[in-house]
Amino acid sequence: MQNKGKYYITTAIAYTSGKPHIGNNYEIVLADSIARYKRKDGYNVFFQTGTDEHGQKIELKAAEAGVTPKEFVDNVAKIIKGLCDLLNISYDKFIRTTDKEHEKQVQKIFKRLYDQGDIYKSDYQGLYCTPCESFWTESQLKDGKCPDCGREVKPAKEEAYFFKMSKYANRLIDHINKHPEFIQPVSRKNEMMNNFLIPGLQDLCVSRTSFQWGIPVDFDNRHVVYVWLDALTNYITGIGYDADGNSTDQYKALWPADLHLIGKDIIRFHTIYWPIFLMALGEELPHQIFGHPWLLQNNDKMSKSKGNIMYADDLVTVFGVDAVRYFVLHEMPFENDGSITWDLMVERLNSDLANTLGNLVNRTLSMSNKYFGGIVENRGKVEAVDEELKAIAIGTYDRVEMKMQDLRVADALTEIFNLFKRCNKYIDETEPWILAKDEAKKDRLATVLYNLAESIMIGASVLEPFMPETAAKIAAQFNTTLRDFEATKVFGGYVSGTKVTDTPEILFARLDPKEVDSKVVELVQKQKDQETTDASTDQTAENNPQTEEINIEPKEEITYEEFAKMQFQVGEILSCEAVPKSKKLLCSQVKIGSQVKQIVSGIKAFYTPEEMVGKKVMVLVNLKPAKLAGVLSEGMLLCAEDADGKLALVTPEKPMPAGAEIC
RNA sequence: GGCGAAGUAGCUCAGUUGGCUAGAGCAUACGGUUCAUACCCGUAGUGUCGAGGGUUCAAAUCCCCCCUUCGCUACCA
Repeated sequence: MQNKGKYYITTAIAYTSGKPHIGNNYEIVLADSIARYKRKDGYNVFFQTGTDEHGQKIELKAAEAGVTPKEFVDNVAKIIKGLCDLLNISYDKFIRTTDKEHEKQVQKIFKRLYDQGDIYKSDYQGLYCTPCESFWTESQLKDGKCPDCGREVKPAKEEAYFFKMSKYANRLIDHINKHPEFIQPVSRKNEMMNNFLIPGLQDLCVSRTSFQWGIPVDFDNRHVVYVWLDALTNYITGIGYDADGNSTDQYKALWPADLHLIGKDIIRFHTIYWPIFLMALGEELPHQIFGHPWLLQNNDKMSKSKGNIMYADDLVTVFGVDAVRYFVLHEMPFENDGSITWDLMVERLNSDLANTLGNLVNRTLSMSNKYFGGIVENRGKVEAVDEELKAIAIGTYDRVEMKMQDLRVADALTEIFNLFKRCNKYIDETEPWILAKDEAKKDRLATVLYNLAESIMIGASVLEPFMPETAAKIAAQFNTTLRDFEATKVFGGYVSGTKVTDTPEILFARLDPKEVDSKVVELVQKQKDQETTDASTDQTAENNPQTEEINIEPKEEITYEEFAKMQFQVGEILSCEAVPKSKKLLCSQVKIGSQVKQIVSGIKAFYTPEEMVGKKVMVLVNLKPAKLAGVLSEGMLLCAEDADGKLALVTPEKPMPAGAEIC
């Protein structure tokens, strides 16, 4: 086989805060299919995946579980690796960010970037989301909560190191413009350019002092390296990068990566920060970053709180590994999110795997056994009808290759199944059971069955990267081996006279949706049981707001004069309506003494305009008017905010007239 | 609010530079067949191609405006 050169492919590394669900595992199945495909296509493939194991969230989870962070991540990493193996993932390297070599290199990289002036020390102020390890500005919050995970944020300020992003921005813009294939799909490229690069990049915070579970900055021990500089660099440290210039031969051979496969949620980090880190290190940029869509359940993101999580191991238990691989690959379009439910799986598997493929293999084998004692022989009795089948068979690889060049894996699978469908049609056209009744047509019958066996083996050989186990099973039943891609472009590779198995195995049994449903009920129950045991340690703070205290960051002390500048009065809401074209704003007419002020507030999520009317509320009256969403606001309604970002208006404890001063 | 994408058969979507009766898969109905996992093959559909204008001999396809949904982003006193 011709060697087409190296191909270095990576997935994002999985965060070890808990067991990943099928939506997370999707990516690695996709990557595995591409890796296996390229390998089979003659590339020298290196496929790296792994786990991202640092951060405050893990530190907290470990503390809750009463174990050390290392013990905690060891456990989760083992689960994740186990799922990879279960899904038949052919990774060449499974990197962990707690690997000594990785940690050492991250420290060196940090030091080097600091020494060359790309990293500098400053202060970080903002609202911090612990689980996401992200600072947010007030304006980035959604309903007062973390825009990523929807959980509470806390004010925080810390000394931190920053990376000078702006220094490299123009080079990156230039690179992106010159390499249209760099960010895929292209719609993502526009988002990055329009929202970040063109308006101007902000410097990125690259260290933390608020927790210890991270790689220490070796020249400033209070700091640990923040997630992105730690996690992203796995792509180079995993193959032997050395910041002092002593990188391994493997690194020199593999870098730059050919494909970083990631979820669409982390495109920004991979297409902006990561390339800039690499520029700063003087390394080449990866060829391509593909931000794949998500696999959703009923168009809903999977999450524990929604109770709709589907785990890969449960799916494999019910359907088998290749069925799961087939489903996630097939159901995931290129650009839009895919959808998975138990019912959809049953439908897809019955139709494509059991009916089209499994049944095809089964009927072909059983006819060979019935009519020729299992011997498949090409007796050369060709008819015109054979030509179309042959043309489709030997053209399958080329069509698949065209799709794979654009990473359209779902479409590639469809091409392969078109061949299997054509085989079924061919059986109908040639009617072997009728040929069998006429002794004079035995040679034709043998040829028909040979053509089928050959076409199936071509299909199975192209299918191998996507469904390795199934392809191998088919080959075994036809008593042959899978062939390389080049050999699928010629019709006739199957050795004439081969004896196929006389005990055909059902490749995919048809599934009864009802039986699957009852299995699912069992699995969900098991999940729930597990969660209740987890929950005893896990959910103390989040679920008991009434007993919770809230501490906010103390503000600077002010003088009485400063306080006295603020004018608070009781206001009565005369009328209230939603601000058109805004998601969160209500516009109220507020009576304060004899005047009426218009005040806009971000409380639509908690109050309807109707229930606002008539309320007596606390108003900051002398705030400089401002326009919100194009509507003038002449003050501020005061609210209390709980840890979840829920708001409650502050009202006088006894009846008070509109305009009464609050002092 | 800014930028972008999308609204086509019950569902998921194709429809290249405007051109013949608008397509595929799944689901549905009917017919055929029996080698096979009640499977496979064939046939049939239904669609004001989001609404309304315009350009053209001709528009799902180009232009204008509007509505809806989604993504990123900003604002949310």
